[in-house]
Amino acid sequence: MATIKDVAKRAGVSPSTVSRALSGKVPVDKETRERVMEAVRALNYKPNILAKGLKEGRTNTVGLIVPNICNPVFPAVARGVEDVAREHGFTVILCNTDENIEAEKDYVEKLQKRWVDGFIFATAREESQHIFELKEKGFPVVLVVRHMGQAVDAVVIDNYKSSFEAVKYLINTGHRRICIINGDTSLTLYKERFEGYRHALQAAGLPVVPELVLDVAGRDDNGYGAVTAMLKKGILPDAVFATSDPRAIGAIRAIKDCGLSVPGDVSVVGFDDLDISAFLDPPLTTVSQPLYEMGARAARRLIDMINGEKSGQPKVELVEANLVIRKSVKVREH
Amino acid sequence: MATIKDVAKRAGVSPSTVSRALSGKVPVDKETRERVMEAVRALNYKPNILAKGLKEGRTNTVGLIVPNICNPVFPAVARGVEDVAREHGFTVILCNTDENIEAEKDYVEKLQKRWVDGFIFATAREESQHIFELKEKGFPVVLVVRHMGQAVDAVVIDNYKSSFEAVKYLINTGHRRICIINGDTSLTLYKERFEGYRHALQAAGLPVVPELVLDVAGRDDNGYGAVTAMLKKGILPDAVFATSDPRAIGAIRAIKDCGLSVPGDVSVVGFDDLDISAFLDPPLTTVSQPLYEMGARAARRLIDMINGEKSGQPKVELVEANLVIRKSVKVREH
DNA sequence: ATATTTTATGCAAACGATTGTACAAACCTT
DNA sequence: AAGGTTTGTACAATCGTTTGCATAAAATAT
Repeated sequence: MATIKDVAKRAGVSPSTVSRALSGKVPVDKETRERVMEAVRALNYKPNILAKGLKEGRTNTVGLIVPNICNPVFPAVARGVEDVAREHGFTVILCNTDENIEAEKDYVEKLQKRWVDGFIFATAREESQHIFELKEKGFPVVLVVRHMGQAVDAVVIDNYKSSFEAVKYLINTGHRRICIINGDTSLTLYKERFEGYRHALQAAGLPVVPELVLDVAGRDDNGYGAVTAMLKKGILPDAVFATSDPRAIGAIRAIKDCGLSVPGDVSVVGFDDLDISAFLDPPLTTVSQPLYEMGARAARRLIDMINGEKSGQPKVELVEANLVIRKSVKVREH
Repeated sequence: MATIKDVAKRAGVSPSTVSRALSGKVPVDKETRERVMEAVRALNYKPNILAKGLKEGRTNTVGLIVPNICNPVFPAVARGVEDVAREHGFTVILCNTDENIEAEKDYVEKLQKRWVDGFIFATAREESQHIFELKEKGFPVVLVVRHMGQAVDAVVIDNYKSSFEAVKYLINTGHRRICIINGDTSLTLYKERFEGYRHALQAAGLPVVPELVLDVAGRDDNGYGAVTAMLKKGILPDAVFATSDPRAIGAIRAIKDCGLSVPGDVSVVGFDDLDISAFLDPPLTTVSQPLYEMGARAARRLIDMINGEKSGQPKVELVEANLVIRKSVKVREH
């Protein structure tokens, strides 16, 4: 691999001249510059980013930490992050923690010192102390999808409101026994979605029935088992509000396997609007999160921070989520 | 951020002693080592990987290049790569090209010089000249999922055979008019899957009917449009062999939207076995690729190469894929 | 023509680690 | 007790860049 010295020798100048000719920050004689460029081409020279980063204290690289790469939500966000980063000349390192906080700390530690200029976390939890510390240390950090209070910059949807609207829609279409399949309640996001559910019921004068509240914790558990168990016990909801599309898929499968129809016997509403959700049977009515857009915004925020934009107060940015109505909900008369 | 000098000062030794105490390759007085460790802890010292890489000419980082992060095949592979890499102390940088060869070259260029110690490509095409050049240059390179001839190491399934078996299964279950939804035929993988289809038909004395051969090229096109168009023209197959699960999902939706049933009127076989495929309606009969395993193997191969294992001839490794039979195929009598 | 400013370039130090060489102190040997 | 080992440490060079400072050459001003 050619180094700056090789280029210098070939062009008959010093390394510093080559450096300046390439950076363009300092005037260099036109003819000299051409000789340098010619040598660069001839030797296929590529500046060593390591050395450059070492000197400049900056690598134009950001880390994106996701909890589960196999959940399509995160690839969609990642695409948004990547596109914006590329536009600004940044490279993104995608790290998958599999919800394992130790793995996460490990990644952060590795990437921390000079490797990356900032982080985007899609893994935040209330107790993510290390993220908080990173921020305290002055490291640019932005959260996406999941957030932690108001202390750290974030780009998220209004989970409470979206959930409230979705359940309200079920109520307005005549549903009375609405089951919720909730995710890991130690995540703010699921707490909020549950609150939305609870308040929507409450606002309609409907009770929260414990046997219709299903908690699904495991990383790749889509709730198929929980719904099946409920149905086998003879507990029959008229609708299921799934707090993610994979869980909606699990629920639909479970309902059908019990010989019931969707939405004939039980309506289902999901949350995410994955690429495939429109192609399910029935096409899924679901809360659409603008995942790409969220990733893109998070990236823009992070890059601004890295470029030293005076951030002032951290700000959690709410983006709009909409209920997209397809065919998994049936209007019921009473 | 604390540097090795700060640690040295605090421990009252020289930087070199700190380095040696940490690496453990050279004996250091026990008491000195303890003082060093104590200082390391106190200052929360983390060696600067940039500087280390600069010196050692190695970063313990590998690049994983995927064509479309939103296709669940690649996250599954990525997980395998990541787990093995972590085990060996490597970090993986995941880059998504969105099938854009320019973006890919860009990534490679950026990561090339000293950034990464090797590459895993899931993007290979016959004409991927840059991958070939990288290999020629002595850069460790392994391909996965997609390969290019015998010239570069790869971990793939036997696409021809798997496809042949899947179509043979359809024939054995009484299907005669088998439609294929094929992917981008400039990819070896899809050429092979098509050949498997063709030969299976041929072996059974069945003709290849052009109107039953659907090509779907676009990145996020799941074939819904193509199948709908075919059906609307009154062309009715008794089975669809989709060369990927997303395409199977598109096909099922299209068939149902035309008022037909799966598998009642038309059977469907997919290819991939994604996490959700078992939960579709009907649960999808599909060729199961051991994606995680493929990623893991590719990573192991790459790391061996990086560690200077004499590789000799490049080897393309075939892993087993099996048809998993669920409920999207109906046995037909004639 | 000489003095002054401008422009272009080279030299050398720095970034933060690793490592070969050298040397001092402590231990053995006889 | 003197010579030979062993052991532990420090010094300095090195990796490939960038950049402040110095300087030579060219351009401008007087």
